[in-house]
Amino acid sequence: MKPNRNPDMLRGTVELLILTALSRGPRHGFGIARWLEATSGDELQLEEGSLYPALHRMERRGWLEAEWGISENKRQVKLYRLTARGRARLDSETEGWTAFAAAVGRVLQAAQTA
Amino acid sequence: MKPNRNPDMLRGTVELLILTALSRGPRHGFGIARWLEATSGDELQLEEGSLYPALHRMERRGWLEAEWGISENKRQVKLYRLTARGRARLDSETEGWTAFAAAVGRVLQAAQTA
DNA sequence: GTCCCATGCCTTGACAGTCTATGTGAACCT
DNA sequence: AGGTTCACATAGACTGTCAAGGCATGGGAC
Repeated sequence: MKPNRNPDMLRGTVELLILTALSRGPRHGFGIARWLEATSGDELQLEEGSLYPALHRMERRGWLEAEWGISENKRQVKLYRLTARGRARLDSETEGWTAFAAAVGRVLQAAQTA
Repeated sequence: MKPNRNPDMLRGTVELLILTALSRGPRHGFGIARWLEATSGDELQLEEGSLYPALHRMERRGWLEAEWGISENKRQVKLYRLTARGRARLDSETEGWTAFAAAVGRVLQAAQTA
């Protein structure tokens, strides 16, 4: 498991990533982390000390709802699902990220050509 | 001046942005901020309370060198220039950003198609 | 049967960096 | 003379990441 190159970059993206992970159906905390690692090619690593607090505050804000269940491994898991507000938030966060990434791209580009 | 949509996203990118701003020659603090706003289309806003501490720690780390001078407006300015280590750091930060942005892109993409 | 590991949840304390707000001073315009 | 912009700087509040630890259970090795 390669460590995050720049931990600070996650700051500001964690919630977008979690919302995205839940956009296709409920998952539990560990599952979210696993899925992110897998689909990002081990580039994005969500530590538990960031993951669980994030899930809790997102639930507090009404973006997520939680419910206890049983996993395929017969273990107790807390399943999170997006609320309507969470889905709206996902949209705006996605847009925010896109704009931000584009802006950084413009800056990098400008320095090369100018 | 539109405010930053997500201040936390800057975290982890500030140093890359500053290094980039200096890659084509020396600039002073205010000039860096202005240039970033301009080339990003007002998307990236570096507050002074973030800018100056960042410049100082980057100087401490040997990425930048500073020197007092006079601006076109005849005002005292502190001109920053990249050191060799700073230029190397710019390369690795650029690569780090590219990898990170690509990873986030993969995650967003995966959620849409899957 | 017992040991260990992977799964799965959670919390704590240290730490770092951004923001808002405030302060200073000089040049320029009216 | 007074206000505005440029330009540097710092302090305190706040927030969120990380490393490290704790707890519990299921399954496989032996």
